[in-house]
Order: sequence, then C-alpha cells, then structure tokens
Amino acid sequence: MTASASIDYLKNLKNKILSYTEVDEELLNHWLRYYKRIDVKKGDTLISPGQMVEHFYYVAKGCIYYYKLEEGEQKVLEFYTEDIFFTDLPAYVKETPSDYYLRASENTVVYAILKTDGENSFKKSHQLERFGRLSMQEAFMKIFTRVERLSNRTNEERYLRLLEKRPDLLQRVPQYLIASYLGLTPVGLSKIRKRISISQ
Amino acid sequence: MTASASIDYLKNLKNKILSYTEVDEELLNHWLRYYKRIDVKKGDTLISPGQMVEHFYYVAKGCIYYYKLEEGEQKVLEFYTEDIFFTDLPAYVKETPSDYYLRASENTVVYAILKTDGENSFKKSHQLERFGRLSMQEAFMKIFTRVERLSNRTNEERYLRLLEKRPDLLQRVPQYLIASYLGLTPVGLSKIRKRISISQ
DNA sequence: GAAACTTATTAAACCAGTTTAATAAAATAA
DNA sequence: TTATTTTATTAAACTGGTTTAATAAGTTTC
Repeated sequence: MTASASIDYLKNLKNKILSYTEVDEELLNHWLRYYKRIDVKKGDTLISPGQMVEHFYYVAKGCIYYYKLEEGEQKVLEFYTEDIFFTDLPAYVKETPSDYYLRASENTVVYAILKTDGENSFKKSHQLERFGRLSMQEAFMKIFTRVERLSNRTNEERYLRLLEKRPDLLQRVPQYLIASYLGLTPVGLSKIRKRISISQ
Repeated sequence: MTASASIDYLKNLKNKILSYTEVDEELLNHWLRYYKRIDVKKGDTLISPGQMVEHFYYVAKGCIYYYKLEEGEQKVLEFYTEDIFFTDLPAYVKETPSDYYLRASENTVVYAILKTDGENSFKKSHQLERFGRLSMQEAFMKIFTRVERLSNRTNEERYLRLLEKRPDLLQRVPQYLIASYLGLTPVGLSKIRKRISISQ
C-alpha cells in the first residue's frame, strides 16, 4: 500500500467525523494523529475472546465481521465495511475481556485510536464529545434496525431485505456467514434461496 | 398525588443525571425546570403510530411498554420501569412519525423534556453533552444485550433468564406481553412454562 | 356476588426451520 | 493442471414452535 493511499484514508476519516458535527480544523488534525493504521489480512483477527478491547476503530477499506462462538457455532452480529466506526462496544465500555471475535473477511485496513486518547479528546473538546454522542446515537440506530428486523419479519423477508439493502455483502462474504447473521443454518438459508428461485 | 412526592421524583431524576457525570448544581437545576410531569393512566398511550416524538422521557413511577402493531399483533420491544430514560428513539432522532406505541401497563408518572430544550442544553453545556453521550451509550448497551439474547439462546433459556433478571416484570405485566417480548405467542410461552414445571 | 370481560391453558394439526449426512461445486494451493 | 480444502446444495427424519379453537381461571364492573 502506498503512502498517498494511506493519506486518502485519513482524509475519509476526517470527513466522516465532520459529517457528525463541526470541529475546529486545528483541533481535529491534532486528535487525528492518535489514530494508528492497522492492516488486517483476510482471516486474521483484530480481537479474540478473552482480550481487552482498548481501541475504537474505523474501517478504511475491507470488511470486518463481528461474531461469537456459541456451542462451537459462529453467531455473526454485524459486518463492518468501508467508512464506518466499530469496536466490540460492550467490552470497550465495560473494560472487561471480550466475548467476541473481530475478524477480517478480506484484506482490510482499519484505523485505531486508544480508548484513553479518545476519552481525553471528549473531555478536552465539547465538539468531539458531541461527535462521540452522535456516533453512539448512530450505533444505536443501527442495532435498533437490526432488532426490528430480527423480531418482526420472517426469515425469507429478512433475507430479501438484506439482498436489497446490502447487495455487496452477498458478493464479498461467504453465504454461511450471511446465514449466521440472519440467525439460520447454512442449510436453512439454502432452502430459502431455493424457495425464492422457484417462486419466480 | 401530593406535591412532596412530586418533588422526590425530581430529586431522583437529578440523581439519575448525576450518576452519569458531574454537572454544576446551578446549571442542572436550571435545565431540570424544563422537565414537565405527565401522569399516564393504565392503558393510556404517550405515543401512537403517526405521531411525532418531541420529548425525551424519564419514568418516575410505573411501567411504559414500547411496542408495534405488526399484522394486528403486538410486538413488544421493551418495558421501561422506574428510574430510566426512554423515548421512541428512531422517531425522536429522525424526526419522522412514530411506528410505535408507548403505553402504560399501570398508572405511571413520567417527566418529559422537549427535544429542542434537551438539544439546547447539550449545545450550551459540555457536561450535559457528556450526559447525553453516556445515556445514549447506556441505551446502546441495553439493546445490545437484547440482541445477544435474542440471537443466541433458546426461547426456554430466554424466558428463564428474564425470570431471573427482571422477576418484577412477570408480576406487573400480563403474560401475553412477556410472550411478545420474547418473540412468542401466548400459547408458545404457556407450553414452555408447562415444560419447565414438569421438568422440576 | 353475578355478569362480562380479560387472560392463561390445553389439544390437535401443521409448518418452517434443524440435524445429519451425502454430494456437488467452487476456490485455493501445489 | 491436479489435488485439496472450503463452501453450497439436497434429502430425510425430526422438533419447537404456530394456528385455531375450546375451555378454564382471574379480574373488573355494576
């Protein structure tokens, strides 16, 4: 990866923050220096169960999936792709060891800031505190949408909805992870796909 | 309801805010005046579908349940009881008409602050902005726990877990709402309860 | 305290998913 | 290109819930 590409990623990160709220140029540039680039190869983990989660992350490129092992089975909670913030929020907030994996499903570039640095930026700047609040609000809205879908739709509808909303996901992520995300077995999803293809 | 009881509720609200972060006494007292008391009788709604959600609420006493009508059926997302903040966050945040009901399952007292007033308090005070961030974080953690449970446990386990975590709920709320909260029909929950009582 | 209404249980038929296992197809490595 | 591994499909038996409907138990209300 070239240095110029790296600079572009930081520009995206900067614009992302500015999309939440106004932040003074100087101040933002100062705190952006705390973000460190991490390259995560396909299949590598950023976080595994038992680890402490000390960073807040931004996906510059690629895809990280967030899952848990439950009786030996992957239960996927979320896929994080380009230009979004993520972390294992429960472990990050409570400062307890993680129960989750954060793993790259393709070669991925993330930027990471230490919790202590992030918290300091919030303490020192009302503007960044505001960014913190609004990004937390966005995280809430995202997971809320998921709860709504999980509890209100049939599996078939939820699959079709996912196809519509995040068509890229089905190209870049194996189907068994999609199945897990929808709360199904790979076999179950396969049956649903067949049912759909027949009924058209 | 007497005036002295009313004052106690405001004290609880004040302590609740202070439990998130330090706030200057004067400032907090000032903004607390924007909270207006609302008495909601059992069965009455605070919000119905189609309405705009202009307030952020605090439960002083009683229980509000948050649900949606999906093909004529109640789908309960959450129960809000004493000393917690709530609102229909998606509608509140997006400023679009609500898809949900907020209804009292018993005689309830809430305190409500207008969104514009709340936002102003955040804008004017870094401390209150911080409170806003941390309460949003708490809302996230709460819904996250729900997703975790919904996607990872059997219905029977989830019912037993609820019994353990919120034993009061099963006393104060009808069983068909609990069933809905767990994503079951009343019949389904009844079968689970029978299965449990037999196996002991 | 009887009548009306609401809530909870039970039974029986049904169904969308699971589990297990075999096979096929696709991707990766040699 | 072939061999190996990973991923997706299919089939068959099974299961935990649903739906519908009847009944029973609890609550309100008058």
